Amino acid sequence: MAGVRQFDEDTMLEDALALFWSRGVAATSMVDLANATGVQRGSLYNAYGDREAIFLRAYDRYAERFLESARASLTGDDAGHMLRRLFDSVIDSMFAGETARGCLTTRTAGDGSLASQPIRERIRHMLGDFIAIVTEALSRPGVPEQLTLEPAQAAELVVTFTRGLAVMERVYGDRDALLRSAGSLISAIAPDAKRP
Amino acid sequence: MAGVRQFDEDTMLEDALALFWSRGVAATSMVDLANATGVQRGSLYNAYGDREAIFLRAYDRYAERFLESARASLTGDDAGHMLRRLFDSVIDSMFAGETARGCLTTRTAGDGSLASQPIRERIRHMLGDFIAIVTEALSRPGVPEQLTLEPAQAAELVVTFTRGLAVMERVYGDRDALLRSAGSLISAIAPDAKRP
DNA sequence: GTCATTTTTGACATGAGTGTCAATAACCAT
DNA sequence: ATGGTTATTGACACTCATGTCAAAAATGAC
Repeated sequence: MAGVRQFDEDTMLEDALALFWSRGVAATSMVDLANATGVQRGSLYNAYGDREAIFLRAYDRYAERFLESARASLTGDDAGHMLRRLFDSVIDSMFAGETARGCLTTRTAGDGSLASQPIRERIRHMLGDFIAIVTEALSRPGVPEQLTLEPAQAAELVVTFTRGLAVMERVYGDRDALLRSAGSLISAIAPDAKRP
Repeated sequence: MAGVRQFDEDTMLEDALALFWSRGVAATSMVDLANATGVQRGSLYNAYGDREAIFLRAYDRYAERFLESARASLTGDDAGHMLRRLFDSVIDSMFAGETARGCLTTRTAGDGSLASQPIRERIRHMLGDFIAIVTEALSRPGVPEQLTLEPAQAAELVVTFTRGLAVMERVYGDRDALLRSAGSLISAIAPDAKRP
């Protein structure tokens, strides 16, 4: 095994993720990636084949963190608290970067990138996991009684709604408005939740 | 006024709208537009200046129809019926074409096209109108009592949720799933609505 | 130390899209 | 019908991005 990779794959993927996230997949070229990561275009082609392969690896990191942070916010057995923490975390993630970056999943879905089967698969997989995580949390003993919907339906509603929030973030970029909307949804599905 | 336009602006914009809607703005080039409309590229540049100008005109038609159809579905004073008809109409619109085209507003928002100020303006305007229309309907005498939220909050929730549905359409293309999700939202905000 | 292997690098060929322009054609008003 | 105005058309120049390749450089294995 000679001729060793000169760049650190980890930092390169981290830079790539940051770029994809802030610019959108479709608008990010190999030249952009080369500039942002400091790795030559040719090296990227040699190592990964094409842009999509790089994106998929970057997206895997994104999805893993996103889901992990969702899981982390869904502790306990108080529906209102769980949902509030979940939405806070999702909305925080949209505004975390230097420039508001929104939700990478939603951006990619609206991007035209779904034309690629592998990308579509990843996104479906990630959303499926997301729904499963929320469903599990809302199914815990004592929680369904706090809800106006069955846990599975509520979870699908919540996840679909987060997609809507992501779109609204793109259009208005107004964090407080998103928090208010999320609050409305929480009141509607967990009516006894204490207001924040 | 001599040298008269050889193409019919109305049919040309109609064709352009169909193309933008089915392919997405960002993925539609002037060459595509020329092919789809039968109008030469040069003529389009001469008549409109650039692609964005054509899009804005096509989008105006789209928005007008979308809002008109929303208005039409929000008659009466039964919250459940109104919302069900509204969501049916929104979802129908996504699946109306030969190929499912989703929601042009949401696609454009996820497209990178928001970088253009005029496009962003139009989309904000259209969503603002949409929220206003729903708010008016939910504020009619007798309706607020049927809701678990204030009319304005419910309207914002509904509109944000339609954006989420549009994203889910892109990802899964499953019409029935969208209808089910919409049903869940309706039960959560208008609990006494009869099930369909 | 030499070899074999792999990466790096810069260059090249290609294709797609944009925007402009001059020449040509069409047409209305007078 | 003639002139002035506007639209059409095809060509051109330019930019940007992709993907490939051969030469050069680097390094672990022997």
